[in-house]
Amino acid sequence: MGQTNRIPLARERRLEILADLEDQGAVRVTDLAERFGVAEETIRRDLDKLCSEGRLARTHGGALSIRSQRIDLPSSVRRNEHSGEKKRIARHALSFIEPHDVLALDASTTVLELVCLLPDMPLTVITYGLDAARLLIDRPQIHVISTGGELDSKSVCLLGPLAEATLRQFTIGKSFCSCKGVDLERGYSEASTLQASIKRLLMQLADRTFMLADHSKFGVRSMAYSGNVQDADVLITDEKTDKTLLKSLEQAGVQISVAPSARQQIAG
Amino acid sequence: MGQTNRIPLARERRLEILADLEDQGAVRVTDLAERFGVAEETIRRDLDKLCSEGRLARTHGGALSIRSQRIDLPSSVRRNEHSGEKKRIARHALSFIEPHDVLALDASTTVLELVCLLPDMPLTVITYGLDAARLLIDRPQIHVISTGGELDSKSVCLLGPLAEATLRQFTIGKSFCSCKGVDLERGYSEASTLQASIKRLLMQLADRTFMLADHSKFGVRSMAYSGNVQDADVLITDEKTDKTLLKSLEQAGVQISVAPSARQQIAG
DNA sequence: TTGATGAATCACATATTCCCACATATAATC
DNA sequence: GATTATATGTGGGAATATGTGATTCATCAA
Repeated sequence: MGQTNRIPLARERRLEILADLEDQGAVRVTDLAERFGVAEETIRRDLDKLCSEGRLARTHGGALSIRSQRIDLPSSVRRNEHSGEKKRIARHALSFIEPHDVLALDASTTVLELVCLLPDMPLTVITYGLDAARLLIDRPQIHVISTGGELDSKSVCLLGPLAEATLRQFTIGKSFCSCKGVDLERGYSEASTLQASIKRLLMQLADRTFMLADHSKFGVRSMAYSGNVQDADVLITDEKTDKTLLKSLEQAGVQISVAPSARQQIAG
Repeated sequence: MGQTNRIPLARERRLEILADLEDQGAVRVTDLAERFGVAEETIRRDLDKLCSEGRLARTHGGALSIRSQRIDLPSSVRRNEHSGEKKRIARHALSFIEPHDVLALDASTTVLELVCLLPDMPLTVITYGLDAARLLIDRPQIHVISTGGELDSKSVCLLGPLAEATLRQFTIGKSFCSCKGVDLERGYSEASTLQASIKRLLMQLADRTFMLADHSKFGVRSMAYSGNVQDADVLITDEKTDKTLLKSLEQAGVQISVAPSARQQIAG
């Protein structure tokens, strides 16, 4: 009846490899050859084919998931404007995170870049973004808590009173968030009142709030305001942001931290 | 099972092929040719025809089900491929859902199959499974609410007091869930106490509970019990489940609903 | 730097599977 | 019964997939 060990089709094997890659982040030629009972050369040909299709990144001895590019997250991260700056800002923000921190993260694409970079270390992460939670599954040392809430399909996150009530239940050490716009006088703004509301809460509840805003956010006023510029303790931005603007913000009491440019980052 | 002595017609054979594909995710030309006692070329023509109808994906040496191709589905759904029963049970369960229902869904793979099949219609869905929520994003008519909770990386869901507290806040019309095991005397069981606890709650809170359990679940006793067999109002299972067992369950007061077999379903 | 080790590459052999044209068989229609 | 239309079987060359072994390359540690 049930033929248990059916020899998989070539295509099936490749799909399995991709699935493995998604689960584990990396695969080795030797392991795969043994697992499927085929020659290593066959696996190499599989990997090369998948690589040429852009579905994985080839390495010596195996392959890596293109997770770093986040291709499996449809809308949110992939077509991400200014992703270079966001990534650099995220990397810079990493340096403010220490073991055993209790973090609250928003659902912005910038913070999602930060999540991708988070190493597996003892942390508690509270978030209302579905993708952030999903991404942290493979980091066993990170204790992840998701708020409840009503699913916002546009930004793939959980909003509303339920989400805010959940957040209030926690003592939050550091919160990392981004925004739609920063204006010296009017403060931070968001695309909807619900978004603004939860972001305001995030800033209120955390001991320290880190606002991640690339240069394109400055001078922008979006629909709903979530707080004054002073409501964030540290504002992390990139080198393209106008220096005089940053001076004014510093005078307003915001600590400014500028992520190094691509060149500096590589050099350092 | 009912093997007629008549040589199957082409149409009938193709339905069988599709049924196989549903069950196993992949078929190979050689196996099918042998099974039906026809030339391989005949099977190839079958597959080509079904492929041109978009009902399967042709590969070298055989064919893959359409679904196993879709990389955008969460791995939990794709990896679940080898269980056609779950899919059929899910399809059957669909018939119990009506517009404007308020549903609570668990995070099992069987229910995830149901989520994949859910049409875009006016519904409220409350769930503690991340993948269920993520999948429903592209159904604008469905109002999705996620519970909060601590991320359980094994089953990709949110558990704990936070999750249960969220559930209690809602009036739930129908709940759909699955289980690790069903035993006539001991009832439904789960792999962990946390899982059992939230499932118990799901059954308590809903006006009607639908338990989705394929034949492999019967007679199984997993670690933690979540309720008596009577705690579910309707038990949906497949044709392979022992009929006398089902009779006993009916006598215990559980309404039984059997999903049609693959051939019946595809033919219809 | 220099081996040592494992991996990648390449060329070649082999085995499957596919494709196509053609022949045959079966069913449906008039 | 004759005539289509549909299904199926057959055979050989083409395409694909896989395995093998020799050689080159990459990486890392001493």
